[in-house]
Amino acid sequence: MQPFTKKVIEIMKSIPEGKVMSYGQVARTAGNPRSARQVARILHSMSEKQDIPWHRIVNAKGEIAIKDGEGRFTQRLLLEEEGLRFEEEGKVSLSRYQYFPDP
DNA sequence: CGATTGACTTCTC
DNA sequence: CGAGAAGCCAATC
Repeated sequence: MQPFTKKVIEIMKSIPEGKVMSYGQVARTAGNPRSARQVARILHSMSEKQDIPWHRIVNAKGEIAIKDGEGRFTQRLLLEEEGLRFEEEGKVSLSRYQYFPDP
C-alpha cells in the first residue's frame, strides 16, 4: 500500500455529505497533481474493500465518470439523496458543490 | 517481474 | 469551442 494510496483513501473518506471532488482535486490534495488516473484506479479498486464513498468522486467536468451501466445510475441516485442537484443527466453543478477550493 | 490498463487531466491544434 | 494526443503512476495480469 503506497502512501499516496492511503492518503487518497483518507481524503475521499473525509468528503462530507452533499459535496463532491474531482479526481484531479483529490490527486492534488494527496500530493500528486498528475495522478488523477491513479485516483480513479484506486477508487474503483479499493471502494469495494474499503468503505469509500465512491459516488462523491466525479470527473473535472462534474460528470459521472463511469460509463453507462448500473454504477452510473447508482451514483446519480446516491448524490441526489445527499442533496446534490444535476444540471442535466449525469452532470452535477460543480461550482457550488466542490469540496476543496482550487488554488 | 515486465507489460498492460484505466471511473482522468490538461495542453495543443 | 471541439477533437486528439500525451502524460502519469498504481494496481492487475
